[in-house]
Amino acid sequence: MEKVLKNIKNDKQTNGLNTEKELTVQRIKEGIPSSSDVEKACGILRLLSDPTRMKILLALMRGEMCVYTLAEVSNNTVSGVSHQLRVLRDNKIVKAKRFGKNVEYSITDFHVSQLVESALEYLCAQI
Amino acid sequence: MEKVLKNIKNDKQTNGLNTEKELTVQRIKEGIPSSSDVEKACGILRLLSDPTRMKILLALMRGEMCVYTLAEVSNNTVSGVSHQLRVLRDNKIVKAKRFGKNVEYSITDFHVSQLVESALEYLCAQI
DNA sequence: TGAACACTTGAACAGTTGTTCAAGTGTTCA
DNA sequence: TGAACACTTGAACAACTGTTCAAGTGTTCA
Repeated sequence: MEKVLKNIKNDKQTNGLNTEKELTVQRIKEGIPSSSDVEKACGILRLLSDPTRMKILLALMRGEMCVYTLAEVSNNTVSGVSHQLRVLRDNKIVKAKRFGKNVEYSITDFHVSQLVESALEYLCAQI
Repeated sequence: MEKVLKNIKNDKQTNGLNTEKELTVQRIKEGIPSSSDVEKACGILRLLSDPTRMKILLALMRGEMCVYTLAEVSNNTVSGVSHQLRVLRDNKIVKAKRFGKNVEYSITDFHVSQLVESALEYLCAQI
């Protein structure tokens, strides 16, 4: 990320179309991730930005559990939780495993757990 | 966060209403942050989950800049960027300072920068 | 087999969001 | 003063999101 910023050219471009301002914009653009990377990152953040999903993940960070328990813990209906679990499952953040009548959910993506921790640390810093 | 989980009572409750299952739910509930804290954390994540806002922040992490530049860098209209800057300003994530005709924006909340970094680290780990 | 349990799914709905456009404010400078 | 620049704002819009309800599937066990 920093690397790109180091390659700033100090000599002016000969191309008449490039003003000083346009060059600055060009440099900053090169320093930030591509649109598609930004969109991917934002997609993950959006997944975590729903309180129901966040509570599900916080619960699952304490061990695998079934839908009924997740519904109780997150103060939601079983149906509502099931819908959100599908979103998390589709995005490979949690996985499901059937044990008889029950379906036990668990976290598959531990980077996401880290991100959740970061978000909560942020919150604590805010008092 | 872990502390609460350590206080698990192994003896059964005398209160007839509390089943084993209800106690488990109770324990997990105590281990996760309150609803209002979860909502605050989610609020911050939601702010970061929009690509326009994310690009604005990524640009501002490289130094303060004006609305025109932010619009160019994030491939957006000046109006669109201005709307999103207001959201970020209202949430005290960025601040504005007028210099003559221009308004220079800068980051005020560096915890958010950290969170942005975490999100991008996550992305890199995903390849 | 069928009743009970533990989910999942689809449709419908209300609420929220980001974007666009047009009109507005504030500042500079000739 | 007024033209030009650099934003800001409000209204309108389509698109998306989370929740609810009702109906469905899969599993166990009497």
